[in-house]
Amino acid sequence: MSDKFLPTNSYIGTRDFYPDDMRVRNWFFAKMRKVVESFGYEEMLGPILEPFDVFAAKSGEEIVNEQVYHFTDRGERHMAIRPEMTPTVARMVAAKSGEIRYPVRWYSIANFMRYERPQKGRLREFWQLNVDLLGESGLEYDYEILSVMVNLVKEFGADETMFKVKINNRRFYNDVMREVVNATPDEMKVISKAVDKRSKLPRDKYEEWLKDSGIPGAKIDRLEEVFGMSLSGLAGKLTGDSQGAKELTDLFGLIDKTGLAPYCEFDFSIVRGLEYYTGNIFEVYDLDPENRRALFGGGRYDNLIGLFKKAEVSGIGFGFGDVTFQNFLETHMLIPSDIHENNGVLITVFDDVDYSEYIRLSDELRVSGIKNTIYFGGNKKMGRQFQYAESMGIKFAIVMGGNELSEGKVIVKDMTTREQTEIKRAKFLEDFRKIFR
RNA sequence: GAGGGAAUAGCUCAAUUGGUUAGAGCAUCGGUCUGUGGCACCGAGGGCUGUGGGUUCAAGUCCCAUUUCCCUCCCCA
Repeated sequence: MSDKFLPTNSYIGTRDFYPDDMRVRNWFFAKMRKVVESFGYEEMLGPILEPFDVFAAKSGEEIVNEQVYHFTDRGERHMAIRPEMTPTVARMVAAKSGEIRYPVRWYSIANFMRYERPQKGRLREFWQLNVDLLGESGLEYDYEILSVMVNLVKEFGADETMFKVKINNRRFYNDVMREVVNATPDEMKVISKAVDKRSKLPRDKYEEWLKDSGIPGAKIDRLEEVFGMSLSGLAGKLTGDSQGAKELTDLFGLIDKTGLAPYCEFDFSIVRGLEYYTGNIFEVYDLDPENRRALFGGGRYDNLIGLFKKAEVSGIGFGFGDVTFQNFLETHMLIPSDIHENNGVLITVFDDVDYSEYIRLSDELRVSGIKNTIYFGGNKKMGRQFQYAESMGIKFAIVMGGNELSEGKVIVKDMTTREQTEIKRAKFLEDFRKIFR
C-alpha cells in the first residue's frame, strides 16, 4: 500500500527517550525529588497548555512571540505550550490565595517547549525541575532557595571545584547603574546586554560595541570600575538606602555563617533575562573549562501573583533543566554505571517441564514484589539463556528443569559470582529472599 | 535570523583521479555445543549510500535544492 515509509526521527530539537535514556533521567530526577522533599517541598503540576497571555504578560512580548509554541484552539482561544513553569505556579497560587497556607513550598518536574535553534545545552523540548517558595519576601526565604540549589548539585557528588552559584540583585543592579554609572534608562537597556558580551568579546571589541550603541566613554570607564569592585565596595558608593544592597549583604552575611560560603560568590554581571525578577537573582555555573556555562538559575519575583489577583504574595524560585544538567553530570563523570543494572530475575525454561510450572514460579515472585521475566527466546540452550540474562543486566537466573522438578528443587544462580544454590521448591520464596538482594 | 561541518548496515567507520556485485569491526541470529553464559572457530541476515533533481557512457564520489544532526554567533535560560 505504501511505497514510502514515514521518517523515524523525532521532531527537531526533541529527544526520544529509550529505556537506557529514561533510566538516566529517572535516576537524577529521583535524586532531585529526594532533596527538595527533604526541604519540605510538595509536588504539584499544571497543564501543558496555558492561555497565551499568561506568558505574554510578563516574559517580554518579543521573546514570547518568537519562542512560544502557540495556536488557536477550536473555540478561538489563543493557547500556548508552556515555555516555563513559574507563571502556572503564580496562577495556581493566585486562584487559591485566600485559602492557601503560606509559605507555599512547591516543586514540579515537567516538560517545556521553546521554539529555538537547537545547540549544545539547549533543545526545543526539555524537562525541568521547578522549585518555588511563595509567601513573603525575606532573608530566610532567599537563603532557603539558595540552599536547595546548592544541595541539589551536591547530592550528585559535585563539590566546590565543579560549580559555583553567582549571586546578584536586580534592585541593587539598577541602583548602581543609576547612581554610580549615571546611566539613563535607555543606556541601562544597552548596558544590560553588554554585561553578557563583556565575558565573551575581546576587550576592545566590547568597548567598541558599547560606543557604537551610544554609551559615552566616561561611562564605559566607570562601568569597568564597577565590574571590578566587591559587594561592600559597590554598596559603599551608594548614597541613599538601597533595598537591593541590603538584600544582598544580608544574604551574604548569613551565607558566611553557614556551610554555603564555598559555593557562592557575588557577581555583578549576573542579570538574567526574565523581566519579572525583582530582588536577589542566582545563577549556577559549571566551573569546568570545557563547559563554562550557566547550568540553571532563578530569583525573586515580587509581582507575578498580582497578574491574576490583588494579593501581596512574593515568590522566589528556580528552574533546573535536564539538558544542561546532563552535560554537567557527563563532563564531571557523575553518572554511576550501575544504573543500567536490571536488578531482576530470569526464569530459564526447559522443554521437559510443563510451561505452567514457570508461570506459577513467576507469579509467586511477582506477587511478592520481585521483578522477573520468563525466557522467551526460540533457542533454549542453557548457555544462550544465561547470555541473555547477562546482556540484560539481570542479576539472578532460576534453573528449574525436569531433573530439579522431579527432586522438588530449584537452582538459583547468581549471574555475577556464578554461584549456584539449591533450594527446595516448596520453600522457594522463603529461601530465595535470603539470597536475593 | 547568520555562518561552518556532517549524513554510507542497528552502532563506529572504509570504499584510489568518477569505473565490476558498496566493505570491515562491533552488535544480532544460527551452528560447532537441547543441561551451565564472558573464549574460540564457521556461517547467515541486514543498504534505494538522508530526500529530490541535474551533469555523465558511468555517481556513495561532481553540481543544485531540501531535510536532519553537530558546532559557533544572534537571542535567551
